[in-house]
Amino acid sequence: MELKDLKYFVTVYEANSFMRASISLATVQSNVSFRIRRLEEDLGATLFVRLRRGVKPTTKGDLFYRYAKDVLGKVEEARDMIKKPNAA
Amino acid sequence: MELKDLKYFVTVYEANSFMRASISLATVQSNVSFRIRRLEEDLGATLFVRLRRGVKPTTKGDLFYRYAKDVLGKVEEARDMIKKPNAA
DNA sequence: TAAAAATACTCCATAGGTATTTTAT
DNA sequence: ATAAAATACCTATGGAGTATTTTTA
Repeated sequence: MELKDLKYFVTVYEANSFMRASISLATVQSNVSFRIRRLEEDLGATLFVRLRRGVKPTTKGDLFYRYAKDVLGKVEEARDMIKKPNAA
Repeated sequence: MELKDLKYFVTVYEANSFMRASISLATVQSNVSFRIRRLEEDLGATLFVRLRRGVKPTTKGDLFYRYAKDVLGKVEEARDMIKKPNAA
C-alpha cells in the first residue's frame, strides 16, 4: 500500500467515479482503475461496486475511507509541524 | 513521501544506523541512505545527524518519529479492520 | 584510520499513458 | 445503446542492488 493509493481511493470515493477522479488526479482512468484494484487485492476486500454510471463504496469502502482520510491528514500534520521554524 | 519511506525512517530511528536498518529492512545501505535523504529533502529538514558510528536523530527527527509511528499504526489498524469478517 | 554513510552506476520492474474491449443498466 | 470501467500494450522512470569513494569522531 502506498500513500498515493490512499489519495486515489479518497478521490474516487468523493467523486463516485474513476473517470472523474482521474481528472482531479491529473492522470488517466486506467491508472485509477489499476491502483484501486491493486489496493482491493492488497486488502482482500472490494471497496467499490462498479455500476452503470460510476462506482459506489461498499460498507468496507465506507469504513476504509475514514482511515484513509485520517492517515493522509496525519501526514499533512507531520509536514506542517516540520515546516514550523520553532519545531527544532 | 511514501509509506515505505516512513518505515525506513522508523527503522533507522530505532537502530541509530543506516547499515543495521538496511539489514532489518532486507535491503542495502545505499537504498536506506537514498530514501532518508530524499525524505529529508521532501520535508526540507534534516532528520538525522551523521556520526562516526551510525546516526542520531535531530530534534525534528524526534518529532517526526511520533507522526511516522502514528501513520504506520493507523495503516495497520485499517488493515485489521478490513480483515474482520463482520466489518462488512 | 576504520566504520559507516554518500555517491556513481547498472539493470530491471513497474508506473503512467494510449488504445481498445468489456460490462452493466 | 452507451457511458464508464477493465484490459492489453508500450515506453520511460525510478527503485533495488553492486562497487566505490567520502566522511567524521
